[in-house]
Amino acid sequence: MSPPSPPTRPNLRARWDARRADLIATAARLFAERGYAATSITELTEATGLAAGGIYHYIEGKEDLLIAICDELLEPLIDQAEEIVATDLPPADQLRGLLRAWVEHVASHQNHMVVFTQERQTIERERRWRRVRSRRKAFEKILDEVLRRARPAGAPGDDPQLTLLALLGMVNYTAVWLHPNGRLSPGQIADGYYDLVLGAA
Amino acid sequence: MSPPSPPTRPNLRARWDARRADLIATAARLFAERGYAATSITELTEATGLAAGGIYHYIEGKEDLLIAICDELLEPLIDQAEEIVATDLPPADQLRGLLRAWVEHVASHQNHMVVFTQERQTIERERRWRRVRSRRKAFEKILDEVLRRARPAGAPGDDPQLTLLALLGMVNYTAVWLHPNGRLSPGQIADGYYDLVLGAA
DNA sequence: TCTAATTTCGAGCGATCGTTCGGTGAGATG
DNA sequence: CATCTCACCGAACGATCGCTCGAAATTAGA
Repeated sequence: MSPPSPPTRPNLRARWDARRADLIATAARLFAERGYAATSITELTEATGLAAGGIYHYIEGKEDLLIAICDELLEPLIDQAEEIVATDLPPADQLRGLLRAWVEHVASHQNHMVVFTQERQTIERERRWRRVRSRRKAFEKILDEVLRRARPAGAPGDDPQLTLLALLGMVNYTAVWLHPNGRLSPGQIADGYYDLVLGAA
Repeated sequence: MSPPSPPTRPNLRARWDARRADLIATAARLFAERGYAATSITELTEATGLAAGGIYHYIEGKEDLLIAICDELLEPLIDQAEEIVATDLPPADQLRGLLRAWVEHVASHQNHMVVFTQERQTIERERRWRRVRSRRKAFEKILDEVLRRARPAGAPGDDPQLTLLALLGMVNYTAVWLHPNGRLSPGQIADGYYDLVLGAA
């Protein structure tokens, strides 16, 4: 499942890494447009200029692409989230910062995000996806804790768990409708969500 | 794309309709679990007990199943929504009623809903999906209008368009995490969403 | 019971899938 | 120049895909 035979010489290794990253980015775009299962290797050859054999110079199988897309999405997001919660900002400011970083990450990894939500059944079902699942869970845990600390404790009728799920739904869905040069910037969208979940209308 | 040769005699027609509905329900379950493109006709034969040829007695092609799932999801939902907005209830009550009906519909058509959101790229791309797209749009229009009427006009920093998108995101996502006998009933979930979008914390 | 309509079967079709592998040429190393 | 690594090609493989079709089984109505 891991990349086959990266070259040993260091400057060739750098070029190899870059080309693999290009391949993954192209795959993310095609998977987002057509779906993972509905995108054939042949379509990938057309979009990359590589022949079939050339693609398998960088991956061991089609599924590698999906795993790499998830990793590229989740790892930097979790890193950012951990940085934010490690500050000594007041919880509400942490939540605002986390939301902004998150929505901006969705905007800068829009294809990745569409694929990640679209292929949830693939990720959810099988053994070899355990790591991806646990990384997603890690992010949701951070979000959950920040959210609980930031919200006024015990407001009547208020349900932190439901609010978390609502927040996950609205931010994930953002990748579906967001236009790169739309009316609202990612930061403004994040602030809009912040207002919704903190009930400050 | 429409069903081939429904029988002419009326009581046979009823049985034919029922079996077709069973087939569609099974397809919805499998598609929700594995994805549309990743589910084979062979898997459908195993789940239904019908042989390959038998399945094609009720549909013209695999895509018929997906179309039927979308129709079964959207048509009764739009009907309910139109009924609610035709009442002379105050806008806020219309919104609450619409949210409850919607979330309850998501709960009673969970597989349909998962498939509908999961296969968005399929629905979005090609010509023959125009009707489904326009029906989704019709529902979103109703929701948009109710939402605008129900919310206090011109609240500062408030964005009805973003609120609509946030609402679509959270309700669609509900189908992903909802457990049939979970802590919250569909009605409670709907009321939670209502509180979020009306900013009454 | 006879007949015709209906329902189902399942082998098999052509197409396409993901993947493999022997070969080629470029470029660096000695 | 000889040698080796690396990047890539593209024909071909077995598997599986959605789907067809002639025949058999079942059923309804006369």
